[in-house]
Amino acid sequence: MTAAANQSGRRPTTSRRLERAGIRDVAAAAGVSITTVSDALNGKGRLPDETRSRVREVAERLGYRPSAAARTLRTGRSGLIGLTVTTYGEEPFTFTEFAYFAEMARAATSAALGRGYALVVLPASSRHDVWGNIALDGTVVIDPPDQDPLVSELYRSGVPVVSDGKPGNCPVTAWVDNDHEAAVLGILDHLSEAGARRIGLLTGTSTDTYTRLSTEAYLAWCTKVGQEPVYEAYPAHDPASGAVAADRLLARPDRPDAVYGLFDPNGTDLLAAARRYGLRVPDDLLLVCCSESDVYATTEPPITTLSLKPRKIGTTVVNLLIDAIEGVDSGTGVDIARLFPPRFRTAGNGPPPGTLMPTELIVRASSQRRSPRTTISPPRAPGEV
Amino acid sequence: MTAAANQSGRRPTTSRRLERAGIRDVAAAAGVSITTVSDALNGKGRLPDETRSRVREVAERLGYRPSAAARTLRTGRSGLIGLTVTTYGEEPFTFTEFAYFAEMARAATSAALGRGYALVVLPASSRHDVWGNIALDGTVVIDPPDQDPLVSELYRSGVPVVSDGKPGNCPVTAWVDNDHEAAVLGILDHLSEAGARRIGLLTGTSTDTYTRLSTEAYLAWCTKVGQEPVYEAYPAHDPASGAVAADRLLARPDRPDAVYGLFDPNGTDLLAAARRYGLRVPDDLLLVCCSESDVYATTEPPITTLSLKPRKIGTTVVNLLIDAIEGVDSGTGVDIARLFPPRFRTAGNGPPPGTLMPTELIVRASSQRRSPRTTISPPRAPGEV
DNA sequence: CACTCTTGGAGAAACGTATCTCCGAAGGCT
DNA sequence: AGCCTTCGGAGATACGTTTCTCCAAGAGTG
Repeated sequence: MTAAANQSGRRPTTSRRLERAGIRDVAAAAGVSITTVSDALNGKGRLPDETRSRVREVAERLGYRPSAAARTLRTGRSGLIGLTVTTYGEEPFTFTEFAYFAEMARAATSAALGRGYALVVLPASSRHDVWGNIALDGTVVIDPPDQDPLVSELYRSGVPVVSDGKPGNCPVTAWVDNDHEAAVLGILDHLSEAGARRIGLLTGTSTDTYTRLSTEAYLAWCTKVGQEPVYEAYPAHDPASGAVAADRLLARPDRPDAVYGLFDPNGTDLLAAARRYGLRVPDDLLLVCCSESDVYATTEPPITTLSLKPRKIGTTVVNLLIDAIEGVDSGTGVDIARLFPPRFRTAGNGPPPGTLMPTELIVRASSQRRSPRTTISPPRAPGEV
Repeated sequence: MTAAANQSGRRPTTSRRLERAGIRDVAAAAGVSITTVSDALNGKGRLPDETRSRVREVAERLGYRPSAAARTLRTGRSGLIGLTVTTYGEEPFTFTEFAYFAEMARAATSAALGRGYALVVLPASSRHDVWGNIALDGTVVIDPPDQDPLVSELYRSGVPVVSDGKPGNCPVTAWVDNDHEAAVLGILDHLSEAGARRIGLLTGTSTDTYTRLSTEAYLAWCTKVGQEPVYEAYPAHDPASGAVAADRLLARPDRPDAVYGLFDPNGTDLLAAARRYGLRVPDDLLLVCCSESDVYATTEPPITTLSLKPRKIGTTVVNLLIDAIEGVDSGTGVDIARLFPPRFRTAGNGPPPGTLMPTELIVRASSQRRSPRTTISPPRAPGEV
C-alpha cells in the first residue's frame, strides 16, 4: 500500500497525463512494484501464479500496452528485420524481377512473422536518414553489388546481414543463392536433347551475380560442346529494351534454333519476335525463360520456365538471419557457422557460409518437339557435368 | 575540459564497453556537452557554425550513429508506418489482388520513403505480440472488414489509421477508395455501346467493400435498364474456383453476350471458357475485367481492363496518413480534416473524411466490335447516371 | 557604472522498460 | 536455538536520446 502510494507519487510536478497507462500505473493499481509487473507479464522471475494472474488482470483492465520503444531501448532488440533491394531507378523495386521479388518478399514476411519478427522494406537507395533511423535487428539484402556501401555500413554497425545472391566482396553474415550454373547447364542440356543445334542466350548488361554466373555458365558450356556463343545483352532494368534485344537475337544471320532468356519478360518478347519472323514455336524455335509468372502456362504455346523458387529462398534467408540474430549475443565474433545446417554449406574454410538452393525447370510445350506433355523435372545434381 | 572529463567519468564502475560510440563519447571527444552534440547534429539550438561543423566532424570520425530506439523513446516517433492487409489464408497477401497489392505497396513504400518514413508489412492475422511489439506512428489498412478488432485496437492506442477502401464501421482517421459505382456503370455503358444486349457479372462471395459496391452498382444498373441480372459469385481468394465460376457463367441457358469480371484472373479464365464453348471474342462475347496486369495487352485478343490505379491509391493513402501523424500532436482530438484537400472530401458533416480516386478503363479489342484501336477513356464523372 | 540583451552552451530531467542486486521472512535442519 | 535455503518481491540503475531550464560572460545602452 505504502509502496503503491509512493510509486504513484513518483511523478512530481508534472501535470497528470491522461495518456496511455504505463507499467507504473499497473504496478500502483495492483499494489505491487514495477519489477513484479514486468516479471508477471513476461513470465520471468519467481512469482506465485496468483500474483501473476492478478497483475495480468489489472494490466488488461487498464489496457496496458508495453512501449515498444522502451523495450527496444532496454533489450537491444526491436523485432524488426530490414529487407533491402538494390534499385535501378527511383522506384523501390525493379520491374524485371518483379514477380520474383514479390514472391520472395511474401515468403520472407511470412517466415519472419512466424518467428515473431516483422519486415520493413528498405530500398538501398533510400536516404541514409531513413534507414539509419530505424532500429534493425538484422537485414536481408537482395543481390548486393560488390563493395556495397550499405552492407559495409551495416556490418560496421554490428547488424547481421544475410544476402539473397552470392555476394561478391561484401562482409555478409551468410548468404543464400540458387545454383545458377547447374540451372543453366541443365537447361542447355534439356534444349540439346530436344534437338537444338545452336542455342542462343538473352542476357543482361548488369554485373549482378545472377547475370554473371548464368552468362559464364553459358559460355563455358559453349566452349565445352564446341558451339559458337550466340547471345544478346541488354539493360535488364529497362523493360522496353528487352523486346528490342529479343528481336536482334532472332534477326542475326546465325539465328539460333533455341533460346534461353534470363529475365521474366523474355518469354513473351521472344514469342512476339518469333511471330514477326514467321518462326513457329517449338517447331522452328525452342524457348525457355526464367520466370516466376504462371502466365507462361497459358501462352500460345505454353513456355518452359525456370523457377528460382523465391518462396524457398525468402524463407531460408530469413531463417538464417534470425538464427544469426538470436544465436550471437552482440558484437563478439561468435562462431555463427555452427548454427547452419552443414549439409548445404560450401566446403569452405573461410566465411561467409552460403547455402545453395535448387531451382525447378517447369517443362512446357515450347521446349519439346515431340511429346508436349507437361512434366516437372528436377535440376540435375551440382556434381554432374 | 573539466566538463569533458566529468562527462567521460560518468560511467562509473561499469567496465569500459568497446561497443558503438554514444553521444557521450562524441561529446567527450569534442570537448562539449551532450546537449551541444545533439543540437549540432540535429540543426537545433543556437550554435556558431564552427562548433556545429566541429562536432559533426568528430561524430563522423567516431562513426557515431544515434540510437534509433532511444530517439523513438524520447520523441515518441519511430518513423515507421504499418501496412496491414486482411488475409484469407495463412499467407500474408491474397492471390487475387496480388498485382494490385504489389503495385499499391510499391507506391506506398516510395511515398513513405520520400517523406522520411519506412513501411513495415503486417498482415492483420499476425500474432498480436508481433505488431504489438512495434512502435508504429500510424497504419495503413487495406480493406478493413466491419468492426475490425485490429483497427479498433489501433484506434484505442491513439495510432492514426488510414484505410484503403471505404470502411464499414471502423473508426479510421481517413480513407481512400475508388469510385467503384461510377467505374462499374462506366463499364456497363461501354459494353452497351459496343452492342451488348445481356451483360453478365463475375463477382465474389466475400463482403468486402469492393465486391459489395460493385455488385450493387451492377444490380442497380440492371434494374434501371430493365435487364435481368446474370451473375456468378465465387470465393475470390480461391484461385481455382474462379475458372469454374467462369465456366458456369457461360454455360447458363441465359448466357450473356458480354461479361465483366471483378477480379484479376477472370480475364484469362473467361477467355479459356469462351474457347471451350466455341465463342469468339469479341464477336460472340465482349469481355472486360478488373486487373492491374499488363498481360492482358498481349492476350489473344487483348482484353479491356479496368485499372484501380493502385499507385495513386498507395501514394495518397500514405500521404494522408503522414499528414495526420505530423499534423496532430497526440491523443487530443484535433481537427484533422483541415489538413486534407477539401476538393476530394465527401460533403459530410460526420467523420471520417474520405477521398475518391478515379479509375481508368483501358479499352482493348475484347470489348469492341468495330474499330479495334486501343484508346484510353476516362471514367465518367460521379455526377452522371 | 549599473543595467539589460544576446550569445553559447551546460545540467538535469524525462521517455518506459528490463534486470541486477539485495532483503526480509518463513520454513527446514542439526 | 542458531544456521541455511527458498520464496516473494522491492529498489535502483541503465538503455541513449531530446529538450527544458538556466547560467555565465560579453556587448550594448542610459
